[in-house]
Order: sequence, then C-alpha cells, then structure tokens
Amino acid sequence: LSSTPAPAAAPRRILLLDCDMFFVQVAKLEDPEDVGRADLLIVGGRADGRGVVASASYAARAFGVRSAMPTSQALRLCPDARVVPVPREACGRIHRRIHEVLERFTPVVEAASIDEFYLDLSGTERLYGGETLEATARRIQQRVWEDTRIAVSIGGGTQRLIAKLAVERAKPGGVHIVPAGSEAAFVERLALAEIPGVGPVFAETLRRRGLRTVRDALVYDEKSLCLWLGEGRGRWLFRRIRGMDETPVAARSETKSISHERTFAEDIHSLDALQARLLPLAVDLGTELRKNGWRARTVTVYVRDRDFRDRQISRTLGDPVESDRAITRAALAQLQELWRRRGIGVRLIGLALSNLVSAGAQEQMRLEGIAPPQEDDRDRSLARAADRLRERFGKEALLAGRQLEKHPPPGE
DNA sequence: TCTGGGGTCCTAGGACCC
DNA sequence: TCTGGGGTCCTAGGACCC
Repeated sequence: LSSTPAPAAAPRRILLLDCDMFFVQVAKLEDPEDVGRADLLIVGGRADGRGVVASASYAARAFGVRSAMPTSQALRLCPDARVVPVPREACGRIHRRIHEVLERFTPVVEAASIDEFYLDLSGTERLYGGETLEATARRIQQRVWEDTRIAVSIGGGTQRLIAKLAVERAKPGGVHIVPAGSEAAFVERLALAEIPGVGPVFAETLRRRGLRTVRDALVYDEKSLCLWLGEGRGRWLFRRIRGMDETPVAARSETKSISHERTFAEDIHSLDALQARLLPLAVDLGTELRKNGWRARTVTVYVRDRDFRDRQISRTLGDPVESDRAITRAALAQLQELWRRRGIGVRLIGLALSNLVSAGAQEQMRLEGIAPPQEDDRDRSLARAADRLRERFGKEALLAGRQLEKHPPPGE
C-alpha cells in the first residue's frame, strides 16, 4: 500500500429525480374517460379483476391503497375510486420529454426506470456560477414542471445511494440534499429494510440474525457479515450501511432481454389453448426484435401455474434468430415440454428473448454442416415482409390464420 | 386478500475444456 | 488409485425494482 495518500477527489454531485405517482399524473394529463379531476384515482386495474395497482392518488392512498395491491382489494378499501389502465404510450412519450429537459442541464443522465432519472452534475459548479446543488435541483424541478406539467421530487448527494434515499425525504414535490460528509450519519438512522436492494426476504434473513436497523449491523466487521450472508451480499451490505456507493451515473447499457407475458382472465387447462396464446407473444416480440435490428440466441418460455408456481424452460440456439418462424418453433417446443412436465391449470404465460446481438454486427461464421441453421434467408425475408404489412394494415393483418379463426377480432 | 408486466442481477449445479 | 483446479457457458430458480 502506498504511503502517499491519493489526492482527494472532489465529491460528486448526484441527483435522483423521481416523478410523483407518475402513472396517476400521466393519466390525469391524458384525461381518458374524463378522470382529470378525479380525486380518488387508481391506475392499473384490469377489466377482468385480475389486476394490481400500479399507482394511486394520494387521496386514494389515504384509504390504504398501495402499489402492487390487487385492484379488487383496493376497491374494497376505497369503493369510490375511479380505476383506469396504465396509459403506456403516454408514459413512454412523457418519459422521453423529461429526459430531453434534463439533458439541457447535464449530458450525464441515466433513466433508472420509467419515472426515475439520475443526473451527475459534477464539474458543473462553474457553469452554474457556484450555485448550490439544492438551488440547481430546484431550477430543474421548475423547468420539468413548466415543460411537461409533471411534478417531481429530487434527492441529492455525493452518491447514487444517498440521492435515492434522500428523494424519499423529498416526496412529495420537494428537494432534499444530503451534504457531503454526512452520508454515514444519514444512513445510520434507517432500518435495514429501507436500504434499496434489501427486499422482504433479505430483511427477514437479517432479522433472524437480530439485525433490524443499520445501527444493529454497523457493529459487525466485514468478515462476520460475509460469513453470515456470503461473500457477495456481505460485502455489499457492509458498504451500503456506511453510505458507500461508487457506482457511476451512466446512460443505460444496451437492452439484455425483451419479454412479453399475459395473465389470463381464467386459468387455461389445455395445451392447445396455451399454444394459441403463445403465438401472438412470439410475433410481437419478433417484430420488436427486428425493429431494433437485433437477433436473439436464447428463447425462454415461462408459465405461472394455478398454484402460483413459476416454471421456465430456456434454450440457447446455435445461431441467433430473428424470424417469427424460428422463434415460434422454439417457443412451441418449449411450451410442450413445460406442459409435459406438469400439465396443471396455467394463469400466466410469458416469452422472453435474450442473448441479443445486433443483426448487422453478427459475423457470418457458423460452420456449415455441423447443425442445420435455425432459420434461412427465406424465413427472414418473410418476417420482414410481414412487418411491412403490419405497419400498413395494422397488427391484426398477419397473426397466424388459425389464430384469427379461433379468436375472431371483435366485430365493429 | 388473491396476487400485472417489464426488466436486471445473482446463485448454484452441471457440462465441457484445458 | 483415487481424485487437481480453473474457466466458460448454460439452465432453473429466485430476489428485487418500478
């Protein structure tokens, strides 16, 4: 170890901007079914009742309504609430507009989710005339409101973890900055379950060790924590409860996987019916894959059984594929195998594509004659032709013919 | 009470190779 | 005759987040 101390780096200036009850705000702006003025508003139901709350207005929360709660339960707590579906398209659109606004303040913007953005303002002190981080945060908040009519809360500090914890203090609609040097003291007051990344299961593991608060855990050295929790989680927790988090803010890395899943109004008890529900997922995912210029090497089919058991089969193909034909063929085979292993009522089916590669960059280096290719040029051109037709005539134009016969589109 | 949909990351075991 | 390590890739399951 060197005896010369490294020069102290200037503390970073990181903000986390969090849109307050984002789905509710977007729903009110879009005003479907005239819910703009509804006080008691729940976003995220489903007509068949098998839905959960994505977001609820503060007035509805006063009745005990919470995110991820079954909508049916929420309506028992708050019978007068209006329920609307998540306005997906609008959420994406407004997300992108907020992102654009933030990029005017710093190029280092990371979208952490649909409604959260990290900003690294390190090195902008001179640009902003020595303005405090708090003052900058308030200007950003004001500008987002003016340009998008979305109210946001902002937390700030020298690290992502601190900004994330601080924003909880800022809600609703405020700004909370943790001064440099007081990170450890800020974290010390918390319960372990409040640390991002400590979920219900981990919290219970810690509780069984007698650890409930950060203070409880601070007395143990790294070795003990690693012994109890394993190397990875022990070290992770040791650093987190001291407010240590060097993770940089960076634009999100490329997408790793894409997936679609569908929960049925009623459990499905036949392989035929399951296959019919899998096909549109495959076509939608294939379309998305090709639109982004990707190919996928791994296909995963998963189900949630009637008894809430989740099962999956994933297969990695010899070559990455992009055609509906190849995706569908793999997916159907995997579904059959899932059904063979346990043919019980199914409430949800899902399909995921991962191991994504860019179709352009993919080297054509496979060894001929080892194994038949998963798809050929004809499959790929067919899929692309189908994409063009769907673009012109709508999604229903080309769903598998069998599909249309069994499930005719609603007449109008 | 009766549990959505979209993701990321981690772990552990087995296959396979050197 | 009894049993190496290390590395990578794949698979299944699960925790966690919004």
